[in-house]
Amino acid sequence: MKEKDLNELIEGSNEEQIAEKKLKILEAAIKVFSEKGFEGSRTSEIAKEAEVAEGTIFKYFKTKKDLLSGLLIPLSIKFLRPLIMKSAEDILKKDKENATEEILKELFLDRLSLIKKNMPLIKTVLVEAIYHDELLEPIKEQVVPQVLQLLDSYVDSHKQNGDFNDYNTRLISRTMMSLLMGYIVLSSVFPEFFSLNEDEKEIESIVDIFLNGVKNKGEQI
Amino acid sequence: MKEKDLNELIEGSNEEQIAEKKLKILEAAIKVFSEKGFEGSRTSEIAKEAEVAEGTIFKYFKTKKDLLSGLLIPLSIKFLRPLIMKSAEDILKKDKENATEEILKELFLDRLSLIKKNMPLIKTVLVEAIYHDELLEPIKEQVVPQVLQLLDSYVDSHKQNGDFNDYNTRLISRTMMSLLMGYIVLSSVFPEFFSLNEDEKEIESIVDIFLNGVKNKGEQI
Amino acid sequence: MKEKDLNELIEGSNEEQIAEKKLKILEAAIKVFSEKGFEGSRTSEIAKEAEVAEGTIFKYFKTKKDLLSGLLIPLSIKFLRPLIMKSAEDILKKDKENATEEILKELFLDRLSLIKKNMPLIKTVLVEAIYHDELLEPIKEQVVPQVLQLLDSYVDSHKQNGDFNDYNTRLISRTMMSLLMGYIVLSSVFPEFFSLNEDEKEIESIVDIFLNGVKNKGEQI
Amino acid sequence: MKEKDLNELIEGSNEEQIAEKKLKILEAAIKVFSEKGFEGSRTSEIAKEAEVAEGTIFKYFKTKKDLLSGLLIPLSIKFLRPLIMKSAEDILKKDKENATEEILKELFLDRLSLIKKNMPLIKTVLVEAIYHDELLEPIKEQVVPQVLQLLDSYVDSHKQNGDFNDYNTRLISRTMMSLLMGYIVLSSVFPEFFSLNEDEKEIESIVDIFLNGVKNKGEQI
DNA sequence: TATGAATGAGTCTTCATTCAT
DNA sequence: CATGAATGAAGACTCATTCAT
Repeated sequence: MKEKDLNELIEGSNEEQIAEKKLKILEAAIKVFSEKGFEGSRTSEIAKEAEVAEGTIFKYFKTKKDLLSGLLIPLSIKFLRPLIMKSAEDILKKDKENATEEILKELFLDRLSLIKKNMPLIKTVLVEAIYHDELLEPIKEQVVPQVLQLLDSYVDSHKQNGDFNDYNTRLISRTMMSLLMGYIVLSSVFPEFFSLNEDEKEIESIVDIFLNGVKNKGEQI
Repeated sequence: MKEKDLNELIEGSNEEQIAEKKLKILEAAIKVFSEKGFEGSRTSEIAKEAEVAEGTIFKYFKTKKDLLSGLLIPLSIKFLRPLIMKSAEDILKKDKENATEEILKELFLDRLSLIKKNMPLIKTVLVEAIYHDELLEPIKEQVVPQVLQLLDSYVDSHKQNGDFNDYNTRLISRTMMSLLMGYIVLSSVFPEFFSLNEDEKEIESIVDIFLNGVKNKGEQI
Repeated sequence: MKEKDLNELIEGSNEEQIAEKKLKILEAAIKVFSEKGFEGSRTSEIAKEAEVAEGTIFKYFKTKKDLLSGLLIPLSIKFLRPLIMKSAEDILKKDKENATEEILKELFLDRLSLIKKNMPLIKTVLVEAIYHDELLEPIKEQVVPQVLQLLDSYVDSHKQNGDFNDYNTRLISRTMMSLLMGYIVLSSVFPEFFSLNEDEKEIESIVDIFLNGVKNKGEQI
Repeated sequence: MKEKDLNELIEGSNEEQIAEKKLKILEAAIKVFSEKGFEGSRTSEIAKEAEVAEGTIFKYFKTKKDLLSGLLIPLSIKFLRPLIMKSAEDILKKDKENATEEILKELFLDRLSLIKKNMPLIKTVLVEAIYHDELLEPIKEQVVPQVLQLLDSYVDSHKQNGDFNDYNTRLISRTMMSLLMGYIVLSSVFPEFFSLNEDEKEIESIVDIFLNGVKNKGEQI
């Protein structure tokens, strides 16, 4: 019941609504794929995880491969949509009132929690995209442009009002992505080496370096 | 013969010496694993690539999984060793003579070419480490510490001579790694979005931002 | 309604009455079985062909196998009954009035059209009888005796009035069956080799050879 | 050893030689297919029958379907080749010395024993050809023309020397095939109805009717 | 030592059959 | 009665691994 309502709420229409069981199977697939990889996963395990019979999977997805491609839909629903909808407004609005540091920190923290919340899904799709070109295409056509549109426009507006130096816009956007991705990957894969503080402090430091660099300017006076 | 001698030379000891055929198999494994992933690879294909019979693989490696673990040895030979040997001296030596920008650019470019040259190996080991904890361990014990020792000492010396601000050393090292990794990953996976210039110029920009940040200080007025 | 009445009329009793839907399913089964063979047929396809839900099939037939056995009933209704009813009287009646050639031609043509009209049903039952003994039994008990009774009695009467040589009756009946079956099978499976003329002319030739043989008696001189 | 020699003998060359194990699998397939039909057969059963592992089947035949197509080769080797080689000479040679009755009887008996010896193979290929067009094609292109060439030429020569009436050659050939096929099918499927005598006597009767017809001519005098 | 034919456990996938609605 | 979603047993096929040569 609750699940259904939630689903409708997110979707806003019955058209796109995904059958309850189909959703359960996809969620199980995300879990298992993210733990074992696509080729290392067994449809039998996905079925058990989804609490359906193995045959049921193939009622909804013609092949195991289709299960993987099917993850692209939840990816855009669960990750991409909130990414765009919330940010477009929020960031630009607050932008004028607060200091750049604050805005960036909030932006990074927000993205961080969004990514962490959808980690298994994102991880699976990205890793498998390495080996399955069909997955990479939609990412190139949907995900990356969406993210870049957001970042680029943010960067551009700051270049225009003189906050940012006149670097290539895309270079700045890429730097932001690198810093966030790098932090996430390194601190989660090698926490003993790279998890220095709680997320908030870390993000603050990252933003600081991003804005001011590591070079000591003070002594030049 | 020649191969063997070379091998011995590199190794410096007979103990670690890898049989000619074993090496060929490992190289084939790197190629195939990097293209299809570990689970997606077939020992038959590796055998064909290595120009040996399928059975021969199992003379050198008890199981397919052992092939993967076996990659850790070439990883340290082909990637790690040059990483340390060359850099430790060179960089620190030149450090005093040249400007920080130059040194960093050279360091980044050097690492970049080293990584690119060993991409299939690195890619395979890192991706598979996600799913096979046995792989992650040696990386945590060998690779990361080696890399960090190099970076940290570099960063520390610059903090001491006042070139770098007083950020946490590891934070700076992580930032360097993030920027380089981010560049490599993004520009190779999504070249149409992130390959802005040839490597040298890109690295220059990255170093510039790393040192000075993107914020316009107004001091230029 | 109309269908039901007709059905009752044909059957002459309620006992044997076949439900409308059951009939539709059986007809669909005949079609699909005759195209793909029993094992090669899918209950899902039969259901679609019969325009019922897949589950409905199993309301009328406990198993798929029962569907095949169920075909024996239409076989006797659609093929056997007309075979006997019409022929028994007609042929023997006309027998005295017309030349043997004419009678045989008519008989063969009649059987030919009856077989052709029920080809899918006959083909299915006969082919599957090869692999399912349960099907062969009713054929041995019902179909063959019926056909033989008709043929044998025809042959016997001709032997008695001196038209036919004194071959074993069953041998003559078998020859008639062989000639008709052979023509049907060969000309339908390999039309490019064996379809020489329209059916009527073919049957005429067959009857001619059946009666006179291929040997040149020299009497024509 | 013996098997191998025999094989070589039959083939006459190493080129066409079929691997011992491949032959064993094909023979098992013939047996199982002829008992259960193609779709009703299990590769596991064929493997057990052939005394090989299930996987071995797929080393020699990519798919189960290929096993069926593979039967066409033994068909031509075991059935077709002897059919042609022996007959072409033998029959035409003896033809001049003996009475037509004798020749035909011998021919029919010879074909009969050849067919009976290869019954499972012939049965399988013919029955499955109904549902698999790929099988029918080679039969139309190889088998039927070969058989017809033999029969037609026999018939033609008898028409020319005045032994046979001037029926269409193909009609006579078809009649011969119908009579033989009809006898084989009817007497083996329904022996209780159609197995009147031992084969030799049966064939004699069939030849007699084929040549002279069933009509009583004597009384016309 | 190296081979590659053979193995058979394990996989994805199908499909007859069931059963809650 | 009729439905069709769900089931899960069973099938074709794959592939790491073995072993006689």
